[in-house]
Amino acid sequence: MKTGEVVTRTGVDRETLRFYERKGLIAKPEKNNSGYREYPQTTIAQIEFIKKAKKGGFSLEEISNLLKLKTEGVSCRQGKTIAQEKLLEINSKINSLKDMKKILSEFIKACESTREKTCHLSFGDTK
Amino acid sequence: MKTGEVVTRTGVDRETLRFYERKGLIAKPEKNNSGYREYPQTTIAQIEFIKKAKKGGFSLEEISNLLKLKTEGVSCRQGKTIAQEKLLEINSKINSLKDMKKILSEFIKACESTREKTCHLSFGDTK
DNA sequence: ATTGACCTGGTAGTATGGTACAGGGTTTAT
DNA sequence: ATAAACCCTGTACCATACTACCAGGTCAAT
Repeated sequence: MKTGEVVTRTGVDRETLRFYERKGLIAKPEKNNSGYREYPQTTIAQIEFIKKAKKGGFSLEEISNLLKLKTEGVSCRQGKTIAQEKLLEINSKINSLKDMKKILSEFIKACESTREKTCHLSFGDTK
Repeated sequence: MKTGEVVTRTGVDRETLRFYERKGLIAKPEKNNSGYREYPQTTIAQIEFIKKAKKGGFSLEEISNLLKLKTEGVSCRQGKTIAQEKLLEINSKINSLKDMKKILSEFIKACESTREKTCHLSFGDTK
């Protein structure tokens, strides 16, 4: 797979791909005779993982540490610890997002039931 | 409430608070006779909202737009649209995080069941 | 009355995560 | 054989989100 195909299949910009490579998020791919990158199939899944993690608010450094569990392999004990810590963080992020959902849903409900022209967001700050 | 109290109650740095004020994320508070900021109680809830949204990966600009639903009030129709769009994004983020959970949980399981010393993260890239 | 903790505005610097060339080589279709 | 489309390296630039001073004013306790 050449760069162009990775770009169209993932939606990630060519320059960003190079940037991720420099940062070590994706392994340096083989180069063909003319110096063109030849990505393995696995790269796509890896980039999709990066996209998911970024969407959830993880930094590239955090993502890089997780990806090392894949590409480098780690002692089971150490890897488990890293993964378990990250699971806790993920759960905490999900909870934050659920709180936001609640606040926005209540705002929408208020919008629908009022006879006023304007609505106001509130988040329990009346307590 | 003076700056110091807001800092200890929210864990947000004094300089960051000033930064948020400049950016319009929190309203400019009243100043007392000596020029000290006097924050209203509502500020705490507002900052907690900012923290939640940041944790979920929203940018300060996105957060600012949501906070305007509170402080400025918006026409119901417009406000509802903004909130509904954000709800979709939140759900999408939650899904991404759930995908990550699955990948990490499987990694941990693999770690526990193998007899090898090292484990490898995988995310369906074998298909 | 002075020390230390707290507050002010202004401005400069930093880290992160890209994004945009310049200046060139390669491949493919006409 | 030449244009269009693709790829390369290197470097410079950019926005976002802080973070760190500086030079000073205020307040509370000893």
